[in-house]
Amino acid sequence: MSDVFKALADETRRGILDKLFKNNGQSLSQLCVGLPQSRQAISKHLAVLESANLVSIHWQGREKLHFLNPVPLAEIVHRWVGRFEDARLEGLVDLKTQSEGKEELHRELRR
Amino acid sequence: MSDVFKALADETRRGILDKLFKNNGQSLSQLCVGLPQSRQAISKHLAVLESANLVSIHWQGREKLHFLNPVPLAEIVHRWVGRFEDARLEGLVDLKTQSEGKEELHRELRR
DNA sequence: TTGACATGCAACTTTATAGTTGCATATAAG
DNA sequence: CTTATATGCAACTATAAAGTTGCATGTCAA
Repeated sequence: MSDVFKALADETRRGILDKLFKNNGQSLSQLCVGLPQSRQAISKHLAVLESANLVSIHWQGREKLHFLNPVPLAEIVHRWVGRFEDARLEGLVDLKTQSEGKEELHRELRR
Repeated sequence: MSDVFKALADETRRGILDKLFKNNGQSLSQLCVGLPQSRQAISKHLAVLESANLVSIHWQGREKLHFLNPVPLAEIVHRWVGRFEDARLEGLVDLKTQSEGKEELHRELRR
């Protein structure tokens, strides 16, 4: 769980996931194309994604192929988004605070 | 977006959100109760949550009250989980890879 | 108005993360 | 068999993040 958020916290790793969304099952070298970092850096990022279980691998000869895994994301949704939904339904969450009018709303909440 | 993932990547910050789920609108000192870190550390974490727009604040006299904000989470879901759902529907995602039998499945995928 | 409480600001240390470079190993292809 | 390709491992540097300590400021309450 914690690993998933940490994995998604990095822009390069999100970019790698983007690449796999467009074209699943790419090798390490393929994923390196167009990225400014070294192969080793990308390899480390893939290891992070792997240990967060967001990506699974399969060796095909000398090539390491990478595949997306949707399960951890679904778990996050259940744990976090579900809770926010619950909070919203229970009126715990301060919905209007996004726009202006914070003062007014909170004054209201304190009554 | 990136800020939201980074904000959620830290266990202490997720703990703070937990506290607010249970009891919304707590002050800094209230949120510090039971946590091992110093007040200043918690204050920094709250600043991170704030700049990720996951928490909004309201000053009441000398107290700074903190409120949950569900919007950024919803955005993440639309951007990321929705994409995983799409990928799954398009058959791009390797669903069975969680359990054993990776070899077999991937061999199949390559056909 | 004085003392306690709630918070902020700034400098600093510690630890984690991202990235690099160099070398080693294994597989594929000529 | 030799060369090019694909990757791994290990050591190292640089930067960012987490956490601490000390002091300053503003607010409430006796």
